[in-house]
Amino acid sequence: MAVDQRRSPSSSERKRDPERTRALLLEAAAAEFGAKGYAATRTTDIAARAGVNKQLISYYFGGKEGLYKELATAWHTEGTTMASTEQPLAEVIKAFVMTTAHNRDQGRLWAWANLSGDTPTVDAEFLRGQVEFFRTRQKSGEIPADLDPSLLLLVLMAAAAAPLTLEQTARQLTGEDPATPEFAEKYADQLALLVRHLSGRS
Amino acid sequence: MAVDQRRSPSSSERKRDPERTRALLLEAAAAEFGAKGYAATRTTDIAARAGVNKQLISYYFGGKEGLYKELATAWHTEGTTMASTEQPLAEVIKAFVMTTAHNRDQGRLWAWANLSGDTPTVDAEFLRGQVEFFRTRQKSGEIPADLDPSLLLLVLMAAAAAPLTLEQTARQLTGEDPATPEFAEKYADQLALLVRHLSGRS
DNA sequence: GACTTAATCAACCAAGCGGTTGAAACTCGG
DNA sequence: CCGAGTTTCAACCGCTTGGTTGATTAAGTC
Repeated sequence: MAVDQRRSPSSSERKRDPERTRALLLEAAAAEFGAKGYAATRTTDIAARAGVNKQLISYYFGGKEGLYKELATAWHTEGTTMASTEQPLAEVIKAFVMTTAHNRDQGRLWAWANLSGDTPTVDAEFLRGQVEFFRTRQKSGEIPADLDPSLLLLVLMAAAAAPLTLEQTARQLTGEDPATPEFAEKYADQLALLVRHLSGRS
Repeated sequence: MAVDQRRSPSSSERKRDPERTRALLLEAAAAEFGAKGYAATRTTDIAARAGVNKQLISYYFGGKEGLYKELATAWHTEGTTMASTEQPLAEVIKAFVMTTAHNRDQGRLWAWANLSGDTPTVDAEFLRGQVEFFRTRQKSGEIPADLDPSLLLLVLMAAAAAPLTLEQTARQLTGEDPATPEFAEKYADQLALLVRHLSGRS
């Protein structure tokens, strides 16, 4: 998996560059799939956005579906950073919201996948870990004892992703654009505040 | 809107029946669109599920898109029942969750529409009313003063719809099937509990 | 019971789709 | 600087799609 460090001629300005092409396609595909969902996305659009010939999708990923799967399973690695057990829960949630706010494409992809129910969407191991994490918090009194940790986690994930999954409704509701960093910041703060309210008064 | 009560021969077993055909198509379309989303849905599948010729989609709704729009805008009327200002907030939320749990097709349709961002998804008037409703609750102390009513509403809507929008993740998280009535019941209770925790101790 | 109108259907069609093909263009070891 | 192998591309292809067409059948009218 190490970066194929061959003696590339000034690495940046070559005509042929598999690594770069792959990366361009993946990036473009994330944007397109994220925006329209799998079914509505046209391979032509992906190629155009990547500035690359459409055939290369087949060449590198074995077709549209292969490209999609590569992206759908890539989500796992990202999120794992969330499990930092040190900070207070409110901060963790806030960080989580900000993460989804940055990788919007990935996040939307995850939302599409969840709806269409084709892929596992998230690594099961990761989720198990997070639930365990919540259970610990609960024991230490940071989370009310009468809430089911896994359901609470579900609620918080849904809430964190709301500016993505319910973008339309969010816009109607607030009158602002849920895609801006300012909105993300404000929203993250509010969610943190809400979580703090859960753990008895702040 | 009254049921066109013409002297129909035993109303149920006739060969030609526009009203019934329309209704069959709408129902089938809601199921198909809800399950796969607009782009992935085939008009053939809708017709087949309705037990009707595919051409009738064009005949009655002017095509696939017309059928979709008819459904996408129909969501408004349903939800309006939520605004009953009498019961405690926790109960209102619970009722809302149960509503989405029943009309799963409609709910999923709403989720798809939100993601793809093509339709307004919900009547703006309705949303405004709900926010106002929350603001009132806040004044009466039922909701912490430092939470923005519209954002809190967004959070709760996202949470309520989580078993639909994050069905996949919900399944991984709990090990149960989020589509069952039992799950809905349990989940609704948990959300109500959570809301109660927000309004100071229960 | 003939006639008009509305409802339904099977067959057909053009457009758009993802994928394949075969050759050109680049890279690089020798 | 040459030849083998990799990477890229334009053109093409078969299939699926949503929609249309024109005929057929049921319902309502007088």
